Amino acid sequence: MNKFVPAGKLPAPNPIADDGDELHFCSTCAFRSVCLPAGVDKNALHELHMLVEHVGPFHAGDHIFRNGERFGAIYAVRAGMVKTHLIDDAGREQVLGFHLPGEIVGLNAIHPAKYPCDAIALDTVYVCRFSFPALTMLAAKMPDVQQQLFRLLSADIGKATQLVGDYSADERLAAFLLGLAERYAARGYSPSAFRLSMARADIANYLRLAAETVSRVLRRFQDQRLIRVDGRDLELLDVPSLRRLARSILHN
Amino acid sequence: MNKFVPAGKLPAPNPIADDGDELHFCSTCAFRSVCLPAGVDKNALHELHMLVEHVGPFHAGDHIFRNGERFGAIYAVRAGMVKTHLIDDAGREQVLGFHLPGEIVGLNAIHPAKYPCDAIALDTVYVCRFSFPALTMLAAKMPDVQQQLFRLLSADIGKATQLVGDYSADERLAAFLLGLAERYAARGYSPSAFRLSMARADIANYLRLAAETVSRVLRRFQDQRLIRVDGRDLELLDVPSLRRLARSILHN
DNA sequence: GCATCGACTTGATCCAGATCAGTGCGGCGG
DNA sequence: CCGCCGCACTGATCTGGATCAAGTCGATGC
Repeated sequence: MNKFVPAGKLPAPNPIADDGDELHFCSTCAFRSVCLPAGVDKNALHELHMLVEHVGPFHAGDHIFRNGERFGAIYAVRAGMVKTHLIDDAGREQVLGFHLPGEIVGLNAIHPAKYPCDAIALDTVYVCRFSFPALTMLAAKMPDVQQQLFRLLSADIGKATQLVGDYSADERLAAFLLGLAERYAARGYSPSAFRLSMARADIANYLRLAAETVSRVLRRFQDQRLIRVDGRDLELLDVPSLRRLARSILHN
Repeated sequence: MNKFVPAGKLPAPNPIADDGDELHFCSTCAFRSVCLPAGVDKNALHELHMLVEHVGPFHAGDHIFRNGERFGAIYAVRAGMVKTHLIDDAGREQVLGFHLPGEIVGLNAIHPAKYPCDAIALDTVYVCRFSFPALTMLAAKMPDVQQQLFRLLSADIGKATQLVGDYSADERLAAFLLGLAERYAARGYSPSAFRLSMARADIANYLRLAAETVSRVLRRFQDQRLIRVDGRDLELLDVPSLRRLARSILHN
């Protein structure tokens, strides 16, 4: 079988958004809709840019923030993939999510006022740091920013709810792959071929399966011509069938 | 064994908060901290009261809102218990949560701009309806209101995350009971004896267990003198042991 | 009082996925 | 080039909780 080249290796969108031009900075970011549309108050936009702090690079295994640290800022991933997880007293890991470029990390820290999990780089990661006190002050002045924050928070509730049901391993994997595809698509990457930057064990943990089960199901999906896997590179071959499998999780 | 009387049947706090006196309206509500503290701008407080609409009574089985309806308001439970759930294409139910007096329902609807689930009264329910557009306008003027909304949203992310792990039936039940106890305590009810207004099947569904498993575990907990159950009335007898069981879910 | 019905309990069996036990393999240092 | 190490894969067995199948109990209506 000949090798295929996942989108990540193609001349895809620049992994680090261009921030030389302020008005186009982070064109794939979760805040783009409050920044980019014409008509946004230029002054306020300037203020949003002022409170952003670029941080990075982080390397695989580095912490962006740690469980228990005082909450002060939310982070937008600019490049790379971030995993959030927590370790319980017994030392067992619990993966909460994977965050792609343009997505926001740390929203679950507002209430407890400290980060309730660790955020860890899975590869080389750059982030934007938004001081939360500054952001709320801006939100009070800019209805669009406030609205966007409410939406982001609300969306995270929905996302956290997604995997709560008791679904089969097939349903979970299918939904996971389609979810990634959709999120890559939303950020301008190829939705049909991408790289799984995380280890099988992380996927398994996130989906509440054993790593062995993830291996077996991916293998079977490949045998059924639903996907092609080569190590951490993945290609979706039969999205309709996957969607049928994931229906009960995704559509609702 | 002699009968015990759960708190719900004692002369507990008035099930419907006194709203004759505007300044003490809903003393157990999630918004109390923005309403009651001295020093809050009286005018703004007045505005908050103006945008609240009291709705009810709903009776067991009534819908407060339905999956797919356009999002327009969030609801604070004033009395009774509300269940949120959704029904997938295959007709399978998925219980998302139970909401006690003082808690907020509907925050997960902001992002999709339509309610992503049904909210159903489990017994006689009264709610406060907060028009969300009005609330956001108020939030832009009142930092405390904005802050409280962010906190409520963030807290919901954390709550949704809680049961995501793969925990044993014992851990889940113990965490569920302690969680209820804590929430009742926070609202001024007895934390050690209360009524489970929902059916066993609802508890089971919420915890991703079979109803039979819930029955068996409750039975075993009773045999182990951790709790006492009599139909839907519940008494916690050995909180430390329950806490030990639930440790991996709750502490984190 | 009795029939009915829904919610709950209890016991017996089954199964999806966990766990255990290796094997394969690619990257890296020496 | 070889040996090591960590990740991924695969096969064999085990098990927690689901499912199936009866009851039991209590409320409601007639």
